[in-house]
Amino acid sequence: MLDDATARETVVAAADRLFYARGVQSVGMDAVRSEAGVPLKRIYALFRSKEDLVVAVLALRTKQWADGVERAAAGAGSPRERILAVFDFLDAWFREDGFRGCAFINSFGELGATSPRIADAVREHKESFRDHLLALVREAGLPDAVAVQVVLLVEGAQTTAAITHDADVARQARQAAAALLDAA
Amino acid sequence: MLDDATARETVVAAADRLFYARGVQSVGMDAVRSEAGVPLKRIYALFRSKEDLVVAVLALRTKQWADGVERAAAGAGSPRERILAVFDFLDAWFREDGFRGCAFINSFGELGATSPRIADAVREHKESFRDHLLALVREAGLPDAVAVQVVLLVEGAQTTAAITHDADVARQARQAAAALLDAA
DNA sequence: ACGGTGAGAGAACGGTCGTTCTCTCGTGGG
DNA sequence: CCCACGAGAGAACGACCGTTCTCTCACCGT
Repeated sequence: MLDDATARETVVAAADRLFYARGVQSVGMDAVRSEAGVPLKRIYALFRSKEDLVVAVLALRTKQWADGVERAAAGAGSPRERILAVFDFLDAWFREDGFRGCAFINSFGELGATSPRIADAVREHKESFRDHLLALVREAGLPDAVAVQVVLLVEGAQTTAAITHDADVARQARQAAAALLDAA
Repeated sequence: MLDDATARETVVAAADRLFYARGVQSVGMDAVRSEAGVPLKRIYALFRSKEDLVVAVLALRTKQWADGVERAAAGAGSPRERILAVFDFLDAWFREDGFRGCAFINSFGELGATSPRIADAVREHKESFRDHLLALVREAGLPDAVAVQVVLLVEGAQTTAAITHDADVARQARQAAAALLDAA
């Protein structure tokens, strides 16, 4: 038998794939079971409910997002370049097969009204990203307001790319962000 | 008995309220029936399926969005002011009770992967708004690229306002848009 | 070698969904 | 006055959901 930690990871990764591709409510727990290859009994020993599993999936996505943003920023020198590197990260992501927008925005739209725990998880994720950007903006010696402006471009790029299937919006968002940084 | 046209309007308006507040899949057809006060049999005579009803709801929202944008622009003089008026429209909307983000983005995240018709309706709505903005941008004598930049701010403002419950992002998005118009 | 522990597979359960059907009853024409 | 029509209310239906339970069997210490 797999130990609890790796079983958890397997289930969360499988659920993430399915939830992201089809939406949460369109995926039954039987499908998660099949995708993960972990018995339903075990899944319910690891997660009290489907809602718990969704929260765990969002926690995974939060870590992946933070890692991706950090890795993209690694090659950049100035704070300004580290801010703009976020859009290079988006660019690569938008081009991935099966890109379907921001999992947090999608989950919020689907379940935010009925599940406070999921709504909170989404809010915390977005707040932590805004805080990260705020730190970079301050490092760059720019006014705080710029951070929110960049956040708006990042969010807008994600939803627009998802709906239009046009990965080029990442480049356009980057140019807009650069213009806003220059203007500030 | 209500004639077909008004019965249709009643059902679509009721479904819109419920779907927007709770998400589509969280609302059963019985709830639509209660909210509208129209018998289930009648609803299924007017709409072939729940999916048809969702498409009709999105069509209503498309018209309301176009009307709202046009009304906000009515008081503005220059093309530039008509572009920025979109954000005043957003500001008022974000402050409404029960604001829960863009119904199109929410529906797309929830059902876009499983219902091509809904995905198409969302895409068409977003494209028509981008085209509208593109026309204004050209009237203002600005490069086409600015239209997409403004679209990104509009989309970003909607999702961010929904998640953070902070209506002030409309003002911040307006300032960012003004800066981008100036820079172009 | 063997009995017990616990894991896996999937059936079962109660509930809800979208959709259709049945039954009742008010109404309008002859 | 009566009958046929159609509309309304809600039961019924089959499918599927999240969650739990049952049964089987492989594996372990002694």
